Amino acid sequence: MGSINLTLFGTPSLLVRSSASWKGFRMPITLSSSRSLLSKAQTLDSELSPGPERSDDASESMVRTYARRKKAKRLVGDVEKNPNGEAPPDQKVANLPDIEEFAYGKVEASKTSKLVLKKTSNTVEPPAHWEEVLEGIRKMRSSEDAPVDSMGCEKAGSLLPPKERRFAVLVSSLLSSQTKDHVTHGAVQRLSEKGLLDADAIIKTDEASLASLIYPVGFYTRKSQYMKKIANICLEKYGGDIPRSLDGLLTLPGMGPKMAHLVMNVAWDDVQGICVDTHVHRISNRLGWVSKPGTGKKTSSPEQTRISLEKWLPKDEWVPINPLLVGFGQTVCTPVRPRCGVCSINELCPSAFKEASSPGSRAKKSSARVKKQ
DNA sequence: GTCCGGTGTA
DNA sequence: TACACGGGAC
Repeated sequence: MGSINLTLFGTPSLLVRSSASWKGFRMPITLSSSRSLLSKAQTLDSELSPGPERSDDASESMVRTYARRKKAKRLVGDVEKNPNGEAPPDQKVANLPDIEEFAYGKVEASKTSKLVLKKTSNTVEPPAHWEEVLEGIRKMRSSEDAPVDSMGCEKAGSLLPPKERRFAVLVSSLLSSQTKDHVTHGAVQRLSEKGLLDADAIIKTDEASLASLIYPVGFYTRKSQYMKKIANICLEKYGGDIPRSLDGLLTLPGMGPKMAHLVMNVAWDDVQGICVDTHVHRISNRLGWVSKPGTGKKTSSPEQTRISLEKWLPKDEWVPINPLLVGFGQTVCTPVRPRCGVCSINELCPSAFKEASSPGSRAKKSSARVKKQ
């Protein structure tokens, strides 16, 4: 059986039973060093994979296109014709609506088959003290042990050949949404043992079997359907590999912006944008790092947050920001009852003690009341 | 906005 | 009981 070294998502403690290779892998991942590791990956990426849409200066101004699934299937001929899922040439997308306008509902849904991100970064002044805040979070994270500490993003099938590894990453990303890390890990393990991290094998398996294998990941019925559709598309259009571009990934059912960026980062080592999940979205807003243009109000979707964040956050932080804030969100800056009392940057946080804090420290609660008044 | 969904946690 | 789970489709 495939004793494939599948390391994804799991908390370290849950994965301890997996072999020394896991330990060896995990060690460099914990917090303080995750940053340098990720930076290395990015540097390596720049050197090794000079794709047509690299994030260097030359391509900075390059127009990026987004194909929205569903309409994309019907309208995005360019993506479908191109085996690598490359974006169409600039001139073809020059007149398309800006993705930012789309994110704020300024573009009719009927016109969003493709979207253009005209400007990516450094168009806005960074918020005050952001570096100090980030450093503070790093320090807190190095003493906590968050579930995310295993990876930051999933890393599946690290011992597999590249193409198989990419497919494994894609599948585990799909399964991971709205699902606890260790649950995802178990499901991927079962798939792996059956050789079902492969497009060819998946299309030969019925949905019910897939569903029972991935159970109890969130929305397992839908995901089993998505898996079959994705496997079909990957076989037909990408030779069993996964799409190479954001566009192509977004064409796949079950692949939204969050997972598409994650897969681009992890499977292709290609940072196209910030991977914004619920934690990054929530914390960025609490910190006052993002806002709707003009209004200064909180962003109302992860996509808005991504756009807002990409306008000022330096690119070398685009990858590490995710594992950093996710772990912080799992341990300190939790969705409900955030532990502002133990947060070392609460004096820099405009939202500190503004929500009911965790019943761990009375002092904080009283602080909360004081601040509210 | 609502739905998908079993599971852990407060 | 309620709510979150490193979302996405409709």
